[in-house]
Amino acid sequence: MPTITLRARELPEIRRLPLFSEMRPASFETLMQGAYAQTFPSGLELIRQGDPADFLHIVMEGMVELYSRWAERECTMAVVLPVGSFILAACIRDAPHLMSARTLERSRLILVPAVALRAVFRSDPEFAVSAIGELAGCYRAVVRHAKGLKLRTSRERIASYLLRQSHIAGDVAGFSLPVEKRLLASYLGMTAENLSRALKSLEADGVKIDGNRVVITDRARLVALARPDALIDGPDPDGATAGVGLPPVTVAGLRRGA
Amino acid sequence: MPTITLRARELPEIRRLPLFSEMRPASFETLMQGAYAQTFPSGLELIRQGDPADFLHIVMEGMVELYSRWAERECTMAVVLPVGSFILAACIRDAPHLMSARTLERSRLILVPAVALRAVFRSDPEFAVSAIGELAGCYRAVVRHAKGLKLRTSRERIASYLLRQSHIAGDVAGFSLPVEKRLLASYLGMTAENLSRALKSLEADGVKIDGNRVVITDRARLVALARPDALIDGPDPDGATAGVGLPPVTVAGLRRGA
DNA sequence: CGAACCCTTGACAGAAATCAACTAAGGTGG
DNA sequence: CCACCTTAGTTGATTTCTGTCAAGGGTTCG
Repeated sequence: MPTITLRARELPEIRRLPLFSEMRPASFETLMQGAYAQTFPSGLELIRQGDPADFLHIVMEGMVELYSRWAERECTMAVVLPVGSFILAACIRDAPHLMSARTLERSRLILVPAVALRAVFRSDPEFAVSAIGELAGCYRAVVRHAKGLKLRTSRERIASYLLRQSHIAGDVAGFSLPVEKRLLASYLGMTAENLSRALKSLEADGVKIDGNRVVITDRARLVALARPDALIDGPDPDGATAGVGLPPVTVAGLRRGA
Repeated sequence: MPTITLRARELPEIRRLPLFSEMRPASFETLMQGAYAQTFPSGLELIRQGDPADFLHIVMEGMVELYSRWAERECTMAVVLPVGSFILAACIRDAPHLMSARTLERSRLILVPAVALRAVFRSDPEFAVSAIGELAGCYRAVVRHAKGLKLRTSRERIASYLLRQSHIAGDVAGFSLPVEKRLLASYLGMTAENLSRALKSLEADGVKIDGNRVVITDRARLVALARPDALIDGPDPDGATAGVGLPPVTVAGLRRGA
């Protein structure tokens, strides 16, 4: 059963998002009064590319994939995890969505009307500033992604991704892939077969994969291959659509959307 | 000799940029008082990736390439033509540049201090709104670029690019490439050799290339190959860094940065 | 006039997509 | 509970694409 009303305990969580944390209480009220929440089953198409942008989406639980389609081909652009927002840019521009969105699992979303959004950032300068910051972060995230695609080979992209996931998990050697491999392959710009083979070949470069489990056996070797770079891989999580399967991180006691 | 003062006739031109056209006169004054202009020779590195963002750059004359470097590899991310601005996102975030910038020819730029920028969009909501819109446009432009890289083959990207250039030039059959081929190759995500061969092979698909000159001999055939898509190729020029070599266009009497 | 540099072409090696088959796991319905 | 079906993942064989290296022609610029 879809829940239409926001839960009381969800409001503070939303409020803590960088996008909303600095705005005036009254503005926040306005936004949230027009908003509603809903739980969607897995695999549901939330947004179809080309459609007009009516609502800013906030992921409270679950996982949402942003993807694009062209000429019977499809690719994953990003994955949004709790608590993160998406399609801010289309809402602001009042333009058609460039990407589609679908739930990867049962997900609870909050939908904020785009008209309210546009009204509020005219009346609340602090919110406007936050929106700019958020958007700038999203922009930088996509630039990083494009840089990775153009400057790195497949194996280098995989190695970088694994190192980054390891870092996010707390610089541990072992962790689990947060998404299906086929999705990861698409995000990294290659076919599933290619990823499968590349992962196996990477065992010679310091990482062992067993199903979903990843163990970095020789970090120095993997780093030598990936050559991680702050201007491509982070470190700052630049906005909500920064990557695939970045789980919520606790930085200095502050819970950040991935 | 570099000119430090802004020319009187340049101010209205800047003012007409979408980023500045809606702001309060006083705010515009403030920004422009802190700004200065300078003419740079060709091939000069204006910005090095990783450096802090101190100035918003506006191209008044000439041509500026945004590019990235990693592991002795380099790629073109965009080309900015008059009148367009760049690195707004880094200025706003007060973050290190993700891209470098260099002049492709003798260019006249106007530099607006980032601190002034950040101050003004706190005090002038209309400017904040414009900045959000501009940034949203830049974001969408990079998303389009990434989509092209991930969804299209090299030949499809080239064909799309040629069709888009033709459209910008007024849907003419013949036009000239606005940039060097090696740069175009890098922008489109391939080597110069690859582009050279692909261009030749495209003669079977309705386009003839002779040096810098391009003639579309069979548009229907080229369209069939490129399958242009509004959600990748435009039509709206989403921000200043929308592509490579998009010349200033006159749309409904309004001069737009490419 | 020489020195870069751009562009092209050829030959080759490496990388990646494609097609196909097979396994394993998960979910559905009888 | 089991048979069945779907789907993710892997692997192999093959083809296509792409990058790399090398060389040569043409142009520009100092």
